[in-house]
Amino acid sequence: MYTVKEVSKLLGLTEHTIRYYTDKGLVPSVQRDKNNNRLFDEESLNWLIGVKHLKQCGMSVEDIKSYVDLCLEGRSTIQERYGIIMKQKATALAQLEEAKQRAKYMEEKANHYLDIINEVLPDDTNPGKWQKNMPIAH
Amino acid sequence: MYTVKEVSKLLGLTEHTIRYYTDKGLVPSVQRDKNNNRLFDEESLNWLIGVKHLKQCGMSVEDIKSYVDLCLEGRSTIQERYGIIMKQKATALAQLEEAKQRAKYMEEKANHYLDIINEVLPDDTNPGKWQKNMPIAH
DNA sequence: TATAACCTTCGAGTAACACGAAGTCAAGAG
DNA sequence: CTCTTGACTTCGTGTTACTCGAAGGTTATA
Repeated sequence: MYTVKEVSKLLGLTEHTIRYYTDKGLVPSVQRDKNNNRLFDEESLNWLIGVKHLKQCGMSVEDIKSYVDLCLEGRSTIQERYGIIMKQKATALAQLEEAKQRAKYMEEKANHYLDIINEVLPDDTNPGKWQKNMPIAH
Repeated sequence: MYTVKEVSKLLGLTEHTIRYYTDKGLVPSVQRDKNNNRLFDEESLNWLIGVKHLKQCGMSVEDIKSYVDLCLEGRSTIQERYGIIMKQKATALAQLEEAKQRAKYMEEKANHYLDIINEVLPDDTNPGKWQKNMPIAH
């Protein structure tokens, strides 16, 4: 059983965010101890991991709540839930492509700065100084 | 030269966001036509692409503004700018790893749903029905 | 017994848009 | 020549998802 603080360290979410999610009903299986403190078992932890992934896919808290409610309704909602997951899976794959591009861009940018620092190129990263026929640095 | 609408389509940002960024000074090279409409040339477009990437790395609008101001100051700030870019590059690489994990998770989740729909497994994605000794589905 | 180290709820504040109203301007239709 | 369409403008409010801090309860250690 994990406290909010422990879950925070395990998942890399702030304690505030974890309380916010549980209060919104995104982790229906979370329990309380005799002092009213939130207690997460393995199941709650796994649910929260799922919530975290769905959130990072771009789903709103409200939409995740709807999904969780569908889960609580049982088998009859499986097709609908599958549709939601398929959509978020597509989003995740698109995000992966974007992340690759972003990493590549930042790497090139860093190398470009190195070139400037080594005086191989003039400082054309300054937008105010850019002139026609100069290579574009951004 | 591109209008706000064209830039919106090119970069996948909303027109609102583009105006917001230019108003905040994140694209210093953007011009206006005789009717006061924002006009983007190649340079402005490239700057906005850079801003978009920095934003997606998790930088705040305020911090990006500081970075842009450093750029406008010229060569003397190169080392500082290089430091910022190196940090964001590290972030981008970490994000790439997370995106991979997320895509993998969503793929497994989708396959799991397929198994349930094909009645290979019971519906143990329902947190309210989870029991000890049952396999964890999330 | 007090001091710290946890946890709680609650309410206000913030970042980054998102949206809509109200107005300007240029081009094409009748 | 007026009218409508459509894209742009500014400005001000609304929304989401936190984020922070205050005020207070409980338990372990000194």
